[in-house]
Amino acid sequence: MSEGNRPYHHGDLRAALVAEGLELTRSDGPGALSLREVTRRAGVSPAAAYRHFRDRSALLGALGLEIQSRVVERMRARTAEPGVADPAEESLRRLRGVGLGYIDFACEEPGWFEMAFFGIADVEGIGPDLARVPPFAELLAALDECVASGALPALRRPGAEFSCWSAVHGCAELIVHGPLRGAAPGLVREVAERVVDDIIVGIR
Amino acid sequence: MSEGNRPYHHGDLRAALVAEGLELTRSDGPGALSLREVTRRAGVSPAAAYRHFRDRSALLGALGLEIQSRVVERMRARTAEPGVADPAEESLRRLRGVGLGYIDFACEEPGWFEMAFFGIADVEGIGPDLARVPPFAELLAALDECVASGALPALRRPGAEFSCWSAVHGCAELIVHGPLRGAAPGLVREVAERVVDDIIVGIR
DNA sequence: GGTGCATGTGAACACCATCCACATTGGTGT
DNA sequence: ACACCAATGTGGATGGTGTTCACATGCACC
Repeated sequence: MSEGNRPYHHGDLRAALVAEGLELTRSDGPGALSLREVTRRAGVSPAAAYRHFRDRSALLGALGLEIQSRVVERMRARTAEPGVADPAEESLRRLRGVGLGYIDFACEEPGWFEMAFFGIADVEGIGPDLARVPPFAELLAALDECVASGALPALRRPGAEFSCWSAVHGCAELIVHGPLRGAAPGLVREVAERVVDDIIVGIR
Repeated sequence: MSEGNRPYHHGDLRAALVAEGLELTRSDGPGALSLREVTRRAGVSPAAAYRHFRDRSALLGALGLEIQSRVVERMRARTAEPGVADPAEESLRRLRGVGLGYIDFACEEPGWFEMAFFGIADVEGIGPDLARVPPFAELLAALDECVASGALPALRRPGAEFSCWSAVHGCAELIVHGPLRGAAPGLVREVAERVVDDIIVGIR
C-alpha cells in the first residue's frame, strides 16, 4: 500500500499480472480485462506489461492456459469419486465424470470458462495437437480407457472425441451464455446429465 | 457519395446501421463493430446511433436477430433436399438437416455465427421462451415431428432439444473457434456428420 | 568496479462509447 | 396556411482504452 518505498523493479511482474488478471476476469470473462487496470492493480505503469506480453491477447492466452489446468482439476475431482468393480462400467463412469466435471467448472466459474480456450487458436497450423490441450487430453485418455475396457468398440473410437467435446462444450455454453443462463440448479444438473448420457450412448 | 446535398435527416438510419453493421461483422464477428465506424459508413455523426439503439450492445442484439433468421434459412435449405417415403426415416432426415444446416452456417459465416445469439441473454427471466428463438424453434419442430412419426419415443422427447442443441452448437464452436479451426473441409464435414449422427442415436 | 541488458516509466497517439446542449426538420392540429 | 412539437441528427466534451516510443533504473556478470 505504501507507495514510497516500492522498488523500481517488481520482482515477478509476470506472475503478478496473471494473478490480477485471473481475479479481474473471474466473474465477467475476457471483456473485464484491461491492460491498464491490471497494471494499475499490480502497482506498475501500463507499458510495463509489454515487457512480459506481446499484447493484451497474449495475456489472455496465458490466463487461458492457467485456467485450463484448473478445468482439469475439476474433472479429476469428479472422476475420483468411489468406483465400481467392472472395468467397462468403470471406464464409462470416468468418461461421464470428465464431461460432468467440465460442465461443473463452467457453471461454477462462468467468467473463467469463457477464457479457457482463448489461446487455442494461436496454435498455428491446421490440426494443433489436441492432446496438448490438457482438458482435451483428459477426454482422449478416458476414451482410450473405454476402448481398453471393451466399453467402446475400437471401430467407433476415431472421431469420438469430437462428438464428446461438442456435446459437453455446447451444453456448458447453453448453461453459461445460452438460454439456460440463470436456470434453477436442479434443472441445470438434469440437463447436464441427460446431455452427457445421450452422447455416451451415441458414440458407442 | 456527394456530401453536399445530403439531407439533414437520413430517412431510415436504423436500417442503414443494421446493414453496415452486418457488413462490418461478417468476417470478424462482434469485435469488428464500432459505433463510430458504423455511423461513419452511414454518413452520419456517431451520436446519431443513439436515437435508434440504447448502446452498442443493443445494435449487436438487433444484428443477432437478423442473423438468426439467416441461420433458419440455411437450415431450411438443408431440410428441403429430396425426401424419402417412410415418415419415421423422413423425420429423422429432417432432424439431421436442421443440425447440419446450423453447422453449415457457422462454417460459411463464422463472424455472423459468433453474433447470432448475442441478444439471447437479454431475454430476462429464468426460462426465456426457447421457441421464440427461431433456430431453436426449428429444432423443436423437427423433434416433435420425430415423435409424431414414431421415430422418437414420446418418453424420450423431454430434454432432447438440449442434447441436440448442445452437440450441434458445440460442434460449430469446435470448427469455428476451437481446435478444428482451419481444418480441411473434408475433415470438417466428416466430423459434423459424425457428431450429428451420434447425438441422434443418443437421444432415442 | 564498470557495463550491458532486462525491466519499469511517462508521455504521446489514435481510437473508442457515451452524454450533453443545440440544430434541423417533417408532420400535426388549428 | 401557419405555428409548433416531437423525432432525429450535430459537434464537442469526457473519460476510458491499447500500443509505442525514448528514456530511466538497477541487477548480474565480467
